[in-house]
Amino acid sequence: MRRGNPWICKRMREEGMRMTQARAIILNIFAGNQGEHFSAQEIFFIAHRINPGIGFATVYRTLDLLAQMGIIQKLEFGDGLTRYEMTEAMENVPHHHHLVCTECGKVIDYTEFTDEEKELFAKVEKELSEKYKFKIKNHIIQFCGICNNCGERR
Amino acid sequence: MRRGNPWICKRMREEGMRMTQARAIILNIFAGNQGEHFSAQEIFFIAHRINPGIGFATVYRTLDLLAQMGIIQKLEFGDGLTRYEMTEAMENVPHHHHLVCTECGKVIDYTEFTDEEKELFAKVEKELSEKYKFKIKNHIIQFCGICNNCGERR
DNA sequence: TGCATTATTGATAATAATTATCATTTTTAT
DNA sequence: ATAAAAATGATAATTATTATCAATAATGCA
Repeated sequence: MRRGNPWICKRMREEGMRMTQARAIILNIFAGNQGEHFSAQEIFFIAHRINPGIGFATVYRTLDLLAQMGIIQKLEFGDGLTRYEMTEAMENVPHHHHLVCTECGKVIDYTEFTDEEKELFAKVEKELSEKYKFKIKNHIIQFCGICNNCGERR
Repeated sequence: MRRGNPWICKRMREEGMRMTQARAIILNIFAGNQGEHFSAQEIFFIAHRINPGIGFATVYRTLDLLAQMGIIQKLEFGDGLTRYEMTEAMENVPHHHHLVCTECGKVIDYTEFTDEEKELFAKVEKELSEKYKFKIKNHIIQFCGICNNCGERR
């Protein structure tokens, strides 16, 4: 049976890995909810509704795997949960960053100003990778502060 | 007894908090090692050498407190440990960002190109805080990739 | 299509970082 | 010096993540 994005299937095949039901389901969750950042728990519950056989360990393993492959990206907003979202390397994922409220944990995605950012970061990435012999795969940009709601509650 | 940075003492006093021995020791560790990012464990061991009475819970509590006050900043590099470093709001802390190896966890600080970054980010922060009514306190910028060592080992 | 090989899975136990509890100790203002 | 309240340390509790291992499912090939 062939499932999910053929490009990803191919890449897995090439490295001796298999495109399994669990992996396809988890990939679909990300593909169908671009711009959302899921914790392992959230992925588990959604996946579990689709196929109740899926276990927690598989979710963690799959998230690790997809992150290693550069398909999803690890994010940490400071609330103790690791979250994941599709990388910009994937189709249809717009360049965006995050605004994180350090009080309530709320996360806002923003896409403004990113053309300028994009240019600057492309330049910085190039120079840094040369200077430090570092192969840069992605970047994380977060603005931390207090959101509207939390700010008013004082 | 008066201890540590007078400005910080004052701020604590104003909010009904006290400048204690433990807090002064932990503050000194950060002040004396700018640009380093410490995990709670590391802070515990260093503080413990200075005053073996200090307990783990106090370290966690103090780190939380200093982060709330904007004196230190929480960082997560994806290895499961939360780390902290002095914020740029503090004296003598240069503007810098991080290069994180997703393979071995190595972190390189860099300070290049940050003048341009600084300008752009000042602008972005201003616009974002207006648009989203968000009071921005700091930002986190990380480039993730594979370091020299890990890249060669294949 | 059926079969053998082997990656993957699910259930569960183990690990490890962080948080909560509470009696005791320190700090501070008076 | 003392009373009031904040902070501490020891430890238990919580919780996210990782490791283990027998059972299962995916793949390549006949």
